[in-house]
Amino acid sequence: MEAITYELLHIDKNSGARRGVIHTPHGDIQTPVFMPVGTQATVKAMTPDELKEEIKAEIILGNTYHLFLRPGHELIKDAGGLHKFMNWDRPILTDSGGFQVFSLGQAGLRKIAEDGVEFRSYLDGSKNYMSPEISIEVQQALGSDIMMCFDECCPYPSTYEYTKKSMEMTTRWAARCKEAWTNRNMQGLFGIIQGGFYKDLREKSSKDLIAMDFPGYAIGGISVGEPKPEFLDILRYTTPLMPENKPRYLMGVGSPDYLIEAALAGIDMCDCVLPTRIARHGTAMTSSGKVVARNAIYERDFSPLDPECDCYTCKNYTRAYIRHLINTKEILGIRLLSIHNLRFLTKLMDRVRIEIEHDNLLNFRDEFYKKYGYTKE
RNA sequence: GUGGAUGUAGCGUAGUUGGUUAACGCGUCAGUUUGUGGCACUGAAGACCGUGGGUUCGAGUCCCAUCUUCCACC
Repeated sequence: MEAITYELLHIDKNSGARRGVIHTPHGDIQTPVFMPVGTQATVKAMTPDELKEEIKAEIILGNTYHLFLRPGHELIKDAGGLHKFMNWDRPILTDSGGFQVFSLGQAGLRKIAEDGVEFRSYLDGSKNYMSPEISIEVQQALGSDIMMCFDECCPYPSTYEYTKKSMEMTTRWAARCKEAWTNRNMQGLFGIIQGGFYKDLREKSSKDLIAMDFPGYAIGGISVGEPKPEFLDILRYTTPLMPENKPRYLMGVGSPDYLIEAALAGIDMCDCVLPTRIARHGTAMTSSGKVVARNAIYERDFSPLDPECDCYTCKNYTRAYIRHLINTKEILGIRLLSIHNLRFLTKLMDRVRIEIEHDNLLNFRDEFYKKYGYTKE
């Protein structure tokens, strides 16, 4: 019995959007879904109760790289697993550390070889090693519901040659991850399609990974700084290559327009640090567009952040107060904006699911863009 | 009263032996942020250098006077 299964409920007749459910050992996830990121065994500034009751998050992320370095996967295993350690009883997806290989590479802190990656710890500069086998060992110790294959995420732009070699190695690493995966009935493992911005490489990556028969598939290596048209091009090309009977996960996407476009293309899951990061930097996403809460125009604005929002922040506080908290660097300001931004996205996805059921997601996208202030594509 | 220090952006400071557009931190204003290495980052506005006079080709910098504030001693 597989730990992770996908149930397709409905396909939007006017787009490729899918309405479905992912079944996991820690409960069901209604899709398409937005997954808040909790890198270090916490969604920054949020309690699990807030994630459940206010934000209504159905699944969150944890990160192999960070938890491996601190506090260590053995410790978390001894604590009874990541769910118990952090007091979260709903599904968890763990990233493999692949993205950290990418971001550490930007800083020149790692060395990639066929066997694995040598990298320097951001904590103390010490040498560490990560490989497909170690990544899976760590993720199994953490006990996430969904594990990700250890991959290499190419920077944008990268040459065809580099991207091809990298993608082929990611495929070989995927086979090794699958080999190292010993508890199929307890945890799922997703393959990550790479290939950068080259369609033939995307096609090859998809084909080879699908042949390995993972319980789900992700698109990696986009949303890494490229212009939106290129993002959409690869998203729309790659998603239809993915199996219909398994979850499709687009990694690292979290702005409202990208989430809607992902759903339209047939994506089921997205994650992103954006809502929590911009919250900490004083910015909110609202139904009428981005609000930089620290801006002077809100100094005496005693209206809610987003009048259409049902979150704790919008029901109880004004823009003027939130601006004050952010400008005085009070912790509560970060908390209130984090609650709002996360709720804004989970509510957006509630709406996306309803629009899919009514075959109306394309129209909704157009309305949303107009109201949010996005120009199309 | 005497002696000594002090005065440079809203605040706190740096400014070599006198030499281009007076620097920095905080604050203010704005922009960025997309599988969180870390720190958020980037930019902008804002100063007749206490005041008046003098020396000099040239003064925040040297000289004189004056005012402010502070310290010490009578």
